[in-house]
Amino acid sequence: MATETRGDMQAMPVISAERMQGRIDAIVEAASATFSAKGFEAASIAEIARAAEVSDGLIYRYFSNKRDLLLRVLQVFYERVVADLETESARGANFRERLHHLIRRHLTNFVADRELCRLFLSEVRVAGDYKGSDIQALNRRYANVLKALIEDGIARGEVRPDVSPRLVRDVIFGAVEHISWPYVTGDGTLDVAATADTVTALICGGICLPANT
Amino acid sequence: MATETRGDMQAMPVISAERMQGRIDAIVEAASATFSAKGFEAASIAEIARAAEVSDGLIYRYFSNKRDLLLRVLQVFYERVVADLETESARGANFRERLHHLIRRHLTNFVADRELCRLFLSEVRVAGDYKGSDIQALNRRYANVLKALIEDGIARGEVRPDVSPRLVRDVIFGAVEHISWPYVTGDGTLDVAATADTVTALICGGICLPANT
Amino acid sequence: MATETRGDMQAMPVISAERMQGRIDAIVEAASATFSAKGFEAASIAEIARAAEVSDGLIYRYFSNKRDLLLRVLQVFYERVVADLETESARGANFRERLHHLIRRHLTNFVADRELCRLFLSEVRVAGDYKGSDIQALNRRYANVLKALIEDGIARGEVRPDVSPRLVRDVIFGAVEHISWPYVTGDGTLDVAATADTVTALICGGICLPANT
Amino acid sequence: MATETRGDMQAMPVISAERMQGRIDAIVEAASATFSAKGFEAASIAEIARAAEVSDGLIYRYFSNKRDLLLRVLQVFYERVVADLETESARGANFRERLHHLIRRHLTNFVADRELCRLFLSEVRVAGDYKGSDIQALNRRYANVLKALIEDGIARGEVRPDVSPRLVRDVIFGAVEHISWPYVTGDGTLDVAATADTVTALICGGICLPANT
DNA sequence: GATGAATGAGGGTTCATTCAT
DNA sequence: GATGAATGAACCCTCATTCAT
Repeated sequence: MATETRGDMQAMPVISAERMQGRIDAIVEAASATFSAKGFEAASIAEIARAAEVSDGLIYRYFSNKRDLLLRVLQVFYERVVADLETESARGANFRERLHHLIRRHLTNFVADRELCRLFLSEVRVAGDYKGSDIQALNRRYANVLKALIEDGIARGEVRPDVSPRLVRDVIFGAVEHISWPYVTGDGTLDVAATADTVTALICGGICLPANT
Repeated sequence: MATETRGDMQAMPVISAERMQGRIDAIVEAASATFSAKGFEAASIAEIARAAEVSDGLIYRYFSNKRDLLLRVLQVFYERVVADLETESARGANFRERLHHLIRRHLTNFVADRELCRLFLSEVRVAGDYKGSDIQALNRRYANVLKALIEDGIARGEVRPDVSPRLVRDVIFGAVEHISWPYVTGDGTLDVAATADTVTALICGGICLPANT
Repeated sequence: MATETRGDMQAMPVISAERMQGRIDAIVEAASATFSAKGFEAASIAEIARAAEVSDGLIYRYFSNKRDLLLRVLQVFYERVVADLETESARGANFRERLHHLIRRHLTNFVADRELCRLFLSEVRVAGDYKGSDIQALNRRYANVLKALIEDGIARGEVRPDVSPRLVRDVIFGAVEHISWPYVTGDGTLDVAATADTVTALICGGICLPANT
Repeated sequence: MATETRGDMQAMPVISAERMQGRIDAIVEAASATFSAKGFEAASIAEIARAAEVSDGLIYRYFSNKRDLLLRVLQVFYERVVADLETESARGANFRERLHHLIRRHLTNFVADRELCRLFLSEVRVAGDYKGSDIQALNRRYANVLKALIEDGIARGEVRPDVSPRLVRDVIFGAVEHISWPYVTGDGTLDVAATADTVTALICGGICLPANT
């Protein structure tokens, strides 16, 4: 609407490239907000288009269908989160510290983007088209950071050699999701620090007293 | 409009209670099968009515809407499963055995009714109307069995007194769900015995070698 | 709209059967008029529903889709026309009279239902779903009346034994369609009697003078 | 909006006439192929533009709309065919030979360009915008070749003076179309020589044995 | 002259729910 | 009590056409 002419910059032949990206971003952002607020089914393309100040049809130039738009929204989110985790994963003096750091980071993601997390958990991971999707690939990359950490812990002699990294990964992610779910859903709060501490402790040391191990 | 009184109005035996219950059961069963097979959205009332050999309209005499029908389907399922768990929970000589037994039982439920589990996880627990529903109450009862077990473990001196029963509950349920999800979704198999063993071991003893605990 | 209660008749269990047929007829009639007036593409289901004083959705209870509705409109028409032709085909003292009668009848159909004829010629026979349709079967039955007439003419020694009935059938129907098309399209008039005479004469005697045959 | 005058405006060689014609030809050719392959509705401007290696917008510089493009495609085709027929029409020693030649030629056109013939018969001649179009004028020219032949036959005393050239024209074209339609639609084959023989014989001599003429 | 991004109207179809019979 | 015919709102997606660049 506001037809503001950019007078700066040399006249690149691709003025539209920026504009185009701007449109795409606007659509993704609008979709992100709308899907988050109303869920996938309840959100309409028309609504998203209006929010992005774009025509309905334009959405279909950049996204092949409504579902694809949802997936792309989450892909953008997931890419950011995965990159973060992969960068940060090596921090900590020993296994336990690194594990603690990773769990904390994971919890932080839930707090920072709870709407998108809910969207992912309730509309995508649960759906039939998740298997084989790009999102699943990202999810696997995300999970592999933890798996690698555990393997490294085993190699360093800090983790029992008989534990299955895959199992531990499932336990941790499952646990964190379960713990965070009420918060993600809009109920209560999530104490990241305390949760990270207790989960780390449980994973590392178990719950039984020595005699019962 | 036609204010003609039908003379053929017999004493109205009013359908027998059993027959009525039979209809309800048939509807719930048909809905269970249809929702399981096609998911909530894709299943239509007409389809369920046909499967139950009942008219579309009759469903609305017993269930207030399609969503309510789904909830009731899962309620019936959950009631059975909760009763089982509550009955079985006390078995085992000590905490660890009882925990193992409970985890195993939990996993068995996923294997025995994976379609209904998927339905619950992907269509109900994730939805907005879950909070405050009867299903959630059942879920809580189910979860409390585990919480009680842990509290008992603490009381008996088998479990560290500082662990949060709520946390452990979340970790275990989250873990089992995460581990079972691929199977529930139709991929691969689930080795109940082995999974119960490893999860129990992890929860009880943690993953770190003594020096790193 | 007018909720008129039929007080007459014994309370048949199927009062709705008439009503239902009435609805179907109304839809077919409305569709017939709308398709004729605007063509298949340009006619909308909403428009037809309005004309039939019926909801959009009801059309889909009786017809599986818009195309099916068009086909059924023409089927009803064609069934009537075929029945007529089959009944009437035997009239006439000899082959030539019978042929003349049939051609005349055929032309009469174009005059009596030119809108439906145009619909058939321009929207159905020309389309990809015509082959193998019920309409095509009716068309064949219609055409076979003529073919049978010619075969009979051959058997009676009135028609040259070497002519292909199929060819003659194509020539006659093709000719009549071509001749009638401008009229069907809304241009000019069609002199049934004169056309029947000249076409019959041409088919029977050819156009060349004896020396050039 | 940006009222900045571009200084790089060279003398504008204005695209050369040949290049322009090349573009037009490419578009017509691409449209011809696409319309033939998928029909008018199913073919999209974008698709045609891609096939012609031209932008969508450019098509609208040379053709006022999609329909116009279709008409021009068929016009190009028809012009070629008409020219052929007009050139060839005089061949043959007598009326019958010339008629035979013309019918054969007409049939040959169906065989040589059946896709375009189908396009013409199913998408153009049948449509509302046919009347008064350039295509119709070409069609008339095409038809007049036959009409003229018949008039000449009458003048030479080879054709009965009482036959209507217009009628004969309709009969022949209608017949050939009807006979060719299955082939044009993709079913079966068309034996040009045999068909030309039998149609010519029928038109010249009729089908009845002498006594019944 | 050429591009292709942007528009936006348009319509077939589904299906939960109701209510006259 | 039971039926199932009827409703009608709601929405994704396509694509001819335009016009700023």
